[in-house]
Amino acid sequence: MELKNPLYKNIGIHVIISLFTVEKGITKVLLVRRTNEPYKGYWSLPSGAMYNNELIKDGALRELKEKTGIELNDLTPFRTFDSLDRSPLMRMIGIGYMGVIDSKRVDILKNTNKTSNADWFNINEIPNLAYDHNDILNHAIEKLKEKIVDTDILKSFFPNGFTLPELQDVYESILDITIDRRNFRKKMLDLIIDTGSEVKYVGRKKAKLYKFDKRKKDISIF
Amino acid sequence: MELKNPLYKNIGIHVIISLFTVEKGITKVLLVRRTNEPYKGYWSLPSGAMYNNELIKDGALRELKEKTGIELNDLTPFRTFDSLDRSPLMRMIGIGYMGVIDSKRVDILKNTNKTSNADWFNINEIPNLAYDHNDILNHAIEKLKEKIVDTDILKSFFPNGFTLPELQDVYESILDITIDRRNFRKKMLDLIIDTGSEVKYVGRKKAKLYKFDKRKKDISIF
DNA sequence: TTGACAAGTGTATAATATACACATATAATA
DNA sequence: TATTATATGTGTATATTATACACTTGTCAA
Repeated sequence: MELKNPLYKNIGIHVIISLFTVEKGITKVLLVRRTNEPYKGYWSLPSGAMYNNELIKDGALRELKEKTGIELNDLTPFRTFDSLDRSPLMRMIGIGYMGVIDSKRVDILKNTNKTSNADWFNINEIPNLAYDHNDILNHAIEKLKEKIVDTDILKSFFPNGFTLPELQDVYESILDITIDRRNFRKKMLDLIIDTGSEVKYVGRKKAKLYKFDKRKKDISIF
Repeated sequence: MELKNPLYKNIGIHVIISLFTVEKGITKVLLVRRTNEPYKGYWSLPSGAMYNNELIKDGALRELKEKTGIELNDLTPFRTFDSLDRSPLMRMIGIGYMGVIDSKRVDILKNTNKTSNADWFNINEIPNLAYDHNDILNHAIEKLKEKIVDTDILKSFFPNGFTLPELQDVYESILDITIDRRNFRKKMLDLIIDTGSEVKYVGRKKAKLYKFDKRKKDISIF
């Protein structure tokens, strides 16, 4: 990777996906193990070349499915990575996508597939990744903290609704802060709707199940 | 432009620049007139193909200079435009950049050049532009309103400092609101430094000249 | 039955944002 | 030279929003 400003003839576009989840108060990101050179054996963010005839976002969703087995409806673009030394063979423009899901609601390709092998990693315990993926992930984590305060990116985390303690756990983990329960509820109650049902989350007592109020858009909290 | 999902063999990347200014309380954007087909004679945002061996931002700065004569140090990427029907010949990925400058401090190529011809347009009086540039410009205007509330994008507007009435005019024009003078100053005084000198702006009375406090970063107002 | 634990709730205080009016400096005009 | 017009500059009272803080309730497990 020592190449400096080579005279690239061709250009390629690929997508890199940072998919986050929160489990037991720990924010995690989905990584896949590379089975081919270069960086064979290294973990990396799920990524791959975009086809010329697909939307970039569709390419990201397709690559995520191919590499990890996870099928989503949406991902959020957050930044383009275009330094000249990203790949030695050709000029590679990387489009970074991010998303947040509830890991309990998806199955990942974990030790089931020769060509792919995915797992969730604590964002504070990330190994050396292939290419410039550590850098990309750091940018994604920063962006996640920004995006989390407008509710849209969390919609896919709770497709079936959520309890307030559950939602608070996600906020506290991603933002790495603690929030007073009463104040958190006060803010959130403007943005969510009581579904009328109750579920058990962690404790012995049932918690009310809420969903996001679709009429409220881009309302920032904190 | 009726082509739907053609099987593109090649892919191209180009940059599209939305450069804004404020003159006498009117927010304006820089457009260039096309001298070649397609869309010959139409106005468009300054744009052009990225070279394979340059950073995308450098391509944007280069194209801006070539098409309008304006030489800047920085532009801000705000969105990628990738729909399949953007150009009939090949798959074109457009990277949208934006910036804000003080039009009094630059000269543009106005009726001086056969291949280029630039002018400032009131953002409320934009003609039919070439390609999907009306759509791109609308996204840029929305983004401008978001970006303006963190001070960074305005830095290049006032390289030599500014008076508070001058700064307020820019905010009011871009956000399309009116702001109480005393409250505006109260907020701003946390972010700016008195230079000690005074200049005349509009009125008969001199106004204090300020500059942005470089130590304050990403502080949002409003 | 009772102990442990998480869910649920209200109020007082601090911080921030908003609404609002007059004095001052200067150039143009009478 | 005095007067007028106009833009700059400033403080305070009120409303809104954010923060700090403690006890009760429901349910499972011992």
